[in-house]
Amino acid sequence: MLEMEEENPNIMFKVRSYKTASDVIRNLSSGIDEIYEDNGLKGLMQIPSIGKAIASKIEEYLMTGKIKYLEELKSKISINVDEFYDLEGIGPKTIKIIYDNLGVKDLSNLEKAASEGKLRNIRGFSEKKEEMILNKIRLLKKGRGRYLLGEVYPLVKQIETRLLNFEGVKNAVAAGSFRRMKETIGDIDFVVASNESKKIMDYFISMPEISEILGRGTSKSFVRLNNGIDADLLVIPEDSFGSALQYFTGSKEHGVAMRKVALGKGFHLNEWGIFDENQKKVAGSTEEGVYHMLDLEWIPPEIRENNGEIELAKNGGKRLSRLIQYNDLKGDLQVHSNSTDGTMSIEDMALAAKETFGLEYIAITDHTKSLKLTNGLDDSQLLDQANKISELNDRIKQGRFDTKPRLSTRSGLESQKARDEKEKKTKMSDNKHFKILSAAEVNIMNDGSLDIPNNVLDKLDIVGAAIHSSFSLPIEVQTDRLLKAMENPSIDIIFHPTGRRINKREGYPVNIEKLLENAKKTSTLLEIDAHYDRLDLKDEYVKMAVQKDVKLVIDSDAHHPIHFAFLTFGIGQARRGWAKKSDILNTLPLEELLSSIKR
DNA sequence: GCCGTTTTCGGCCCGACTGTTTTCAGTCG
Repeated sequence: MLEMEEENPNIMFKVRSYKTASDVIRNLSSGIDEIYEDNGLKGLMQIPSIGKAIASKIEEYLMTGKIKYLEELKSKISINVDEFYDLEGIGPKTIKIIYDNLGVKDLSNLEKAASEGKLRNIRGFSEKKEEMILNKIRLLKKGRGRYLLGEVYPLVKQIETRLLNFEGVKNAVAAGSFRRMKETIGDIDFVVASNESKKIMDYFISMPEISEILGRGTSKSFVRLNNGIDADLLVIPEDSFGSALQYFTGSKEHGVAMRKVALGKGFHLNEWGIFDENQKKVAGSTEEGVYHMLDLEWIPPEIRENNGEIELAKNGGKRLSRLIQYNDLKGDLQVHSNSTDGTMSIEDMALAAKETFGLEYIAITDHTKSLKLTNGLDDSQLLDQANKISELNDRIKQGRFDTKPRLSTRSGLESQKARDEKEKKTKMSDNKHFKILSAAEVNIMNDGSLDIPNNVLDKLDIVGAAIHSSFSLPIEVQTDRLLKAMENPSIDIIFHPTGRRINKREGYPVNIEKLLENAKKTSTLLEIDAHYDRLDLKDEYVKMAVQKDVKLVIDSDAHHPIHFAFLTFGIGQARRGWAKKSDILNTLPLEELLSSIKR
């Protein structure tokens, strides 16, 4: 609204201040209301980027639920600003001009005016622009939201590989939120190093996956893929590849902060490199070089959110390099078989885990009896399964593990570990070290009790518990349910602790602080479920857990052999939450893991 | 509206692409 209202050329800076302040508030580790309760207006003003004016507006909002300044702006503007916010390519100035000329206040009237051909008569507009606006409205209505990381992963890897193999390409990386392993992806950004820009651009926009060319220049092109996702391509000379990768990986906030750091050191940072006062290029060919030139440790993409990572990188303690690595997992503690809702036998799952993903152990965690939909196991079925697993383990020890069904995986879904393992496959010919753990995914009832008695659970190697029903209970009840399950000495892990499904459902309400406290107190592990539509715990909660030294595990929740590939997403999530190898217990060899769990 | 080892005024991250107002404003990432 400010951008629409003011002629003042400095208004952009005011707008920026509000945006920065809102980002800062969103990223606070404690609530803005708590800060105000504890330290009042002074406390608010101590938050960076919040000064006197914004602090008192926050105070006003906390006390009255309203901000007078905002209400005044709203009454003055009378344009339904929120409706236009997601309309791509049309900003506040354009909306204001249309309003001034035609009195258009909302989206439906804009659509009407455009289809009636009224926009083209406005000075600075044209038939072409009118068409563009109609197009954007149509797209907005279609609701192109964000895509799940796991949904786009194979396709992105496929395009990345294709670019890498194209003649004249020195390097190609899918950057953006994809490289940062965000749980959802808005669009895909490819960065290519090459001196033959035009040739690469021509190739890119002619790829079969592309449905529409949205824009094209000498170094950047924008397209829409067949499945509706937008993709950008940046082609850049080899000696600028590092700075371009840094720039295109984001986040935007991280990039802005980095350019400020550069200015503070008398440099100038853009996607072409770092430049000194004489416009001489001093870094840019590698990403490491860019960070090092600013006296920073290289920052892993997953934590580039301007959320404290730059400060940490400054102090030179090699702390960032201690994040869990993509080949650190030794086992998977949530795996399903066709005894319940899985699709393959225990043997098949074990083989895939071992041969394709290089794991040393898995836990078979089929559902239990109260989960009727999945045909959950009862007490005796669980014990039978444990016996069967024990026999399987004996066969493995004797080297009689059946290695016949070699499973092929989609290339994009293979983990780094899998690639490493394949290279030394010959060494893996003895199967004697793999172990299958008897386990269960026990159902937590409404009162926090379990549907399997402890004397049965204690015969299993490891037990996880999870909530699968009554999501609408109030937060206190839901939290107590989990706390009680954690206090049960037979429960080692809480699976997918908040029950969310990204873009599908919110999950049940949980007091996460209490949950973490109790996990610490009872030595119960919390899971990062790596299935790409769960990624539960989410990054923010992982960070809280790490701060409180609550131990975590990363599980695939595999229902099919190919699902072990999901572990990559879980590790990405853990890294986004600043988790170190030592925070994730299934990075331990089996014996150490078993001696670390609570039973 | 925020901020300060160039400090209480005068700056504020930066470049590419688009359309069209042929030199730049608007928008985006």
